[in-house]
Amino acid sequence: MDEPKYTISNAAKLMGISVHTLRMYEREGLIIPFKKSSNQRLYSDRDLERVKCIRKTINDDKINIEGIRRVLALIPCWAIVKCSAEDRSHCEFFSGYTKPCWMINHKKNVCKDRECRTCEVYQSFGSCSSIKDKMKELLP
Amino acid sequence: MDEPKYTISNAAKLMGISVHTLRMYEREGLIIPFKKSSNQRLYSDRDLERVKCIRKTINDDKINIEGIRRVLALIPCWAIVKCSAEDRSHCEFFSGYTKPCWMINHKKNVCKDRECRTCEVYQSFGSCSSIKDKMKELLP
DNA sequence: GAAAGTTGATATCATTTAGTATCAACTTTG
DNA sequence: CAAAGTTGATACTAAATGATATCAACTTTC
Repeated sequence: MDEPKYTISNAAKLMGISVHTLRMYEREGLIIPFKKSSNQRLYSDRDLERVKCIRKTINDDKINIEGIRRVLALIPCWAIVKCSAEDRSHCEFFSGYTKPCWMINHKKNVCKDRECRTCEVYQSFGSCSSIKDKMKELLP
Repeated sequence: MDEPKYTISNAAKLMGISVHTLRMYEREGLIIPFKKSSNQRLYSDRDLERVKCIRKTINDDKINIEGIRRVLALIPCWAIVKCSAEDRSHCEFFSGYTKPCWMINHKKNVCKDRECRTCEVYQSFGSCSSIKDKMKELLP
């Protein structure tokens, strides 16, 4: 499931989209593929699941990319990774609301040792209702 | 601030937009103006503040209307109005994720006596970072 | 009671946006 | 080492989206 096994052209073929589209989703911060040391992208089955979710949100639900990014920026990562008050006060994400946390430089907090690609926060958007489900889980 | 005092044409003039645009925002579920018994709309200063926020989100942040609605659908109303497990299990909003709670029929729960227009949930979107601020308030 | 304004609807328009095609330089693969 | 594939960039296109204009029926206002 998490094994990075598809090259970008294979992934694109499997999803029925162009290679460029996959790179665009990445540039827009919607997906983080695995990268080999040579910078070549590789996609796992979970990645493809995520792409499917992105496509559904764009094509069926008619939400544009900026909109998706804004939704992702609402994921309460601070409550998920349980970062300290100290961390929060230095975190650009905690105060901002336009970009998801993984698009932001976070070297000096609890996230510095985490890989965003495998982080629970990033993966909250694996399937399409999952962000709200995550919130239900976190809130009383 | 909350007094409904502007007719739709006055409100439109104050915001520099057309009357139709205000009605569109309403149809799309982004705003709930006061309505006289004759069905005529009236806008308060707080309403205009909200319209300003909507316009900024559409024109500057480039998020489309569906996107805004999806963001609004993430407001964790259940934690704000503290509705019961019973209420939640019957609430179409609690399980859905495409429409804000005030676009949904809620006659048989704690919201039946509330007016959405003045509800804290609806007003979480008064200014533009306020939804995330609300979440910080609710989460540990 | 007449003029001005409002409502909801439809048709239309200008702009934006997601996505494709094409390109040269670089990397992988067999 | 040569063919196939990848990377990042730019130019372009078809479709969708926010917004305006126009309409007849109805209300408000003076």
